Amino acid sequence: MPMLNADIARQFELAADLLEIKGDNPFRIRAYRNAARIVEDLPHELAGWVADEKDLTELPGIGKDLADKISELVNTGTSVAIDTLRQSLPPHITDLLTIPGLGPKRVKKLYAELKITDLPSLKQAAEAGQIRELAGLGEKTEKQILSAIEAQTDSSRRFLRATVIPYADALQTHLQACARVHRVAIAGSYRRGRETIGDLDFLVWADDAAAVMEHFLAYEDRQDTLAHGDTKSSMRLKAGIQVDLRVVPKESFGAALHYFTGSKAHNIAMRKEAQQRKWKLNEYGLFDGENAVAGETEEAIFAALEMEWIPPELRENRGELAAAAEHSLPKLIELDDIRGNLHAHSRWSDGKNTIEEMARSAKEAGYEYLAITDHSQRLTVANGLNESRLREQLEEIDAVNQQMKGFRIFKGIEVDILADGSLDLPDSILRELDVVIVSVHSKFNLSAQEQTERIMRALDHPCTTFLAHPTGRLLLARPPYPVDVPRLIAHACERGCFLELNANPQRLDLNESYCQLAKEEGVPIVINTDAHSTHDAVHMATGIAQARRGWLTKDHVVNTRSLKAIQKMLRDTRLD
DNA sequence: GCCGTTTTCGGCCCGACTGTTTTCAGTCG
Repeated sequence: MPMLNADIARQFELAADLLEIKGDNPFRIRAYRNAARIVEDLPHELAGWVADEKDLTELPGIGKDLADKISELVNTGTSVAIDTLRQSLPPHITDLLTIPGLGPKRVKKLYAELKITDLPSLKQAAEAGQIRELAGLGEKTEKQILSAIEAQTDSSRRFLRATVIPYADALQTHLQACARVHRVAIAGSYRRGRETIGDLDFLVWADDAAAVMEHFLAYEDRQDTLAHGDTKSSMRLKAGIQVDLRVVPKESFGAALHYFTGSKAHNIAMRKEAQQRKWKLNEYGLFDGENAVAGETEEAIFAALEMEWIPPELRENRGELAAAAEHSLPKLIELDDIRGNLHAHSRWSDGKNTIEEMARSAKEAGYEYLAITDHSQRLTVANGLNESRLREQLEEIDAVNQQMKGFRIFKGIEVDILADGSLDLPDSILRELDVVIVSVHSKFNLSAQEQTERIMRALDHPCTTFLAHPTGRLLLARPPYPVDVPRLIAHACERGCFLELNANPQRLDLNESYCQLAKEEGVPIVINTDAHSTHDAVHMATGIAQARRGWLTKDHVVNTRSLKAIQKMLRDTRLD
């Protein structure tokens, strides 16, 4: 099993946790955590870089030491230094850090004084009332630890962005109903458009913070209160989602919005920018000594630092500060740029609506075209189409097209890629279609090389238009199958076909790093809902958020084109 | 452990809340 970036990142996180418990230099610990994040985000596998003897220290945050550790991990599967560190402490001690309220100092104390080495021994000690006896800890902390252990699966939970949206909307309405509230914003990873959300961060501009807190905590869907201070409160909703609220005065609203939108890495980089000017940036504003330079709006803060306003989706410290300083940020794609959808299902396979219903719904949404792309015969569980049923379907599409003015239904198929990379329908019928989507729905357990070559063969088929959901992942449920996506991107570029960004909230496949790589390599992306009913049209917004995080502009996205332009693009993907 | 228009040393983001130790450390974001 090769060492993946995710494995390297996990090793660095582990090293950081262990060093923290040992009380090591906090900046050294931060360097490990920073490196873990950098490595995790890379679109290229570092194992390949090591094999090619590329200079790893060119990566930001990776110096000689960490570069050597990466090479060692890739070449030997292990790092002597990290292993030594691991052996100096009990094997499961870092599990204790997952308990809210337990940080490195307390874990160290629990281990030193009570020989607590893992979650079971922590639970035992808490139940025996031993923890309250320690200096600096008390009865309340002990109870908090016990309830956290019991709720552990819940507290570490993340939610799909799409799952959280209705809860966020409802709570926003609740806050706006408070007479003391002047303005409400949702910040955090939600505003950055991340695919999953850990908690919701609400920000309110109001003069009477206490009244707003009271109103906030009186919310009917509140399960329990986690914190309640002068300007900050925190609760858990019955749905399990944690919500934090911060109340700030008008003059700090922009600074607070920026601060609580994050990400952490972006904030640190921004504060450094401020520091270089001998200024200070915090959630109250941008300050020159005692004097506020900016704070009421985000725009003013960026402007004071001689930067363009950075869209929240880009705030991950992946080059956006430099681009903003050069005024070269991309003009990110917007939902209104989308003019059609090239991946949708009907009742002919596993969809819920007829072709006409799907088409009328798309037209009402302002689209100019829709591709009906039902499953192919191999996918029997989805009632996949064989050649003769597909021919019948094409007649129905012709009929509906004749009735609909100013709208075009494209004839398509989502054809299964078979084990050997060939397609699940004969060429004779594929040649009659406008859109041929190739998809993996089986054989997820091939090696990365086998899977990659299988898919590349499917891309080589002369009728292929694009590859759907390229990695097959289901967020929070199923990891991607092993596949070399950069190689697929390079191959799609050579072949002249597209890759899909599947907008289904559980897929969002391609991820943002691969979107960015596809953009750099010049491979067009098509953002599709993969709708199985008319209700799924809303998913386009989730896909757009992901595309924006991948730095995509209107030009990189196929289905921002007019009907006429896209017809040419579809023809150009054909090799026959 | 990283980094450099303060460049090979000496910095490294900053503030709120909680519980408990009555003046603050630890945790969190």
